[in-house]
Amino acid sequence: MAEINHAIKGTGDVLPNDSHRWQFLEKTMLETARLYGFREIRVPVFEHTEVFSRNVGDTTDVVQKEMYTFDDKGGRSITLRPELTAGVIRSSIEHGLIYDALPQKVCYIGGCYRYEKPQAGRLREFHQFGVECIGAGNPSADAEVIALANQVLCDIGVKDISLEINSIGCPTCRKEYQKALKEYFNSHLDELCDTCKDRLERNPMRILDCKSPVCSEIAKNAPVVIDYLCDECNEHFSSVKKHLDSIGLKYTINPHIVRGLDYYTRTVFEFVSGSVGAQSTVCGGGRYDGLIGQMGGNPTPSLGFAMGIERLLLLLQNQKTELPPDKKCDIYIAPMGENASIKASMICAKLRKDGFEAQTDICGRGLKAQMKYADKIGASFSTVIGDNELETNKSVIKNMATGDTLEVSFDDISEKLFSLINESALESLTDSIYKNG
RNA sequence: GUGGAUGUAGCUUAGUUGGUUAAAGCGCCGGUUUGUGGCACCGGAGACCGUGGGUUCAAGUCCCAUCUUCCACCCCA
Repeated sequence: MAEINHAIKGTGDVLPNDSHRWQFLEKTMLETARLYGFREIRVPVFEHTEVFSRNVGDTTDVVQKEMYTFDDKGGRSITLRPELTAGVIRSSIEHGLIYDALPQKVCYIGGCYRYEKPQAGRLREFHQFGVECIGAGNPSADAEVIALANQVLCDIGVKDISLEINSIGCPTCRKEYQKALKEYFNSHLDELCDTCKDRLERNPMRILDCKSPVCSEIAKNAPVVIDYLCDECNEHFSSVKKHLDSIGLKYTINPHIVRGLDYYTRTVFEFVSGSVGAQSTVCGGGRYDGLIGQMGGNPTPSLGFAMGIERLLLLLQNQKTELPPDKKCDIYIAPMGENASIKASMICAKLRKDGFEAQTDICGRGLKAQMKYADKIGASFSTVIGDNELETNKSVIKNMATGDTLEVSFDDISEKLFSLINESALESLTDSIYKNG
């Protein structure tokens, strides 16, 4: 396949037969978020590189190896957003949202870009839905955001996911903890795998979720963050749990959930599933009370989450969850001859104005071929226009599923089609009720 | 970045120890009285066999490189 006919590695197309699945997810996400008061924010796909690099810090691979960074024609260093939080916060500071009535509740859907090696549930261009709740430091905010994530996942039909939460404390208690953690792993240095020996300096908390059996055995007895929380953080965490309990949201405490970045504080959470291969996290979120101050805004407690749309679609597919089917063509109009074709265009125009999906021949095909086409596109109804119809101003509408026909005048075709569609919808509804008892 | 698997019409695949014009099913287009789709039958279009080298009289088939896709590791904001 020539390069020009091939999408870039790690990117994909959403084809016409699939786009309704995306639309269903997006619509559900935005509507559910709205129930909690979150309104959509749209921010650029690229930002000054510093928007991302300053927050991440340049210690990890992340900045050097995994960002799409380039110089634009004006010599500015530009980066395609690897996630949306940084851009949303930049925008919130720039436009003074953080100095307006708090909390500011915003949500977003958009493409993100990471230069990674693709595998199951991991692409170079992928899409995230997420929310940021800016200016709410109370534990009830944590519970509300987690509840929203849970409801979104339920509303789109995801099954068998579990919520895991943890608290990673504030910078002060985390310092104590990391010290204890390093000491512990240092005492087992010889037993650790090579990558974990590396991690000990760079990112000791990551040893906790190493997949090597030896390391995870050692990690079992490692010090736990929660034991090192200061009084305030401890209180915050128990209040979050209380709130979750009160709304009946089940969770498990997973002391191994960690975040690499310094601005994260207190609550972190993930929704995980076993149905997407090695990339089991379907939604990740947490509190980042340090971020806005770090970016130059007035320090403002905030939290949010993000979920990967491709990963969710993969999960739904693996779970064989049926999403609402795509809407089909309402009526196909098959003209025979030039005059009929003009009449068909006029009727289509009228029907479309009245809100119906109406299609007619634009390939100059014969009647038989047109009927086949109407069948292929799943048209609910069809009608033929020839010389007779032009003369009488009437035609026969055919129900493609049942074969039933009904003669209608072109003058009130919209009204007739409307009642025909409702009738057949009602029939299939009673059918399915009958079938399902 | 590391490792394993992979690549033949739009899709799913067949193709013998290297041997002539690379095959099938599905899909697509058309036809089987120019007034009716699904079924059946007939016909047609569509592949530089991922790409570039090499071995050979001869490569879809063997060798090397490279890329893609898939899966796992690293990483995961």
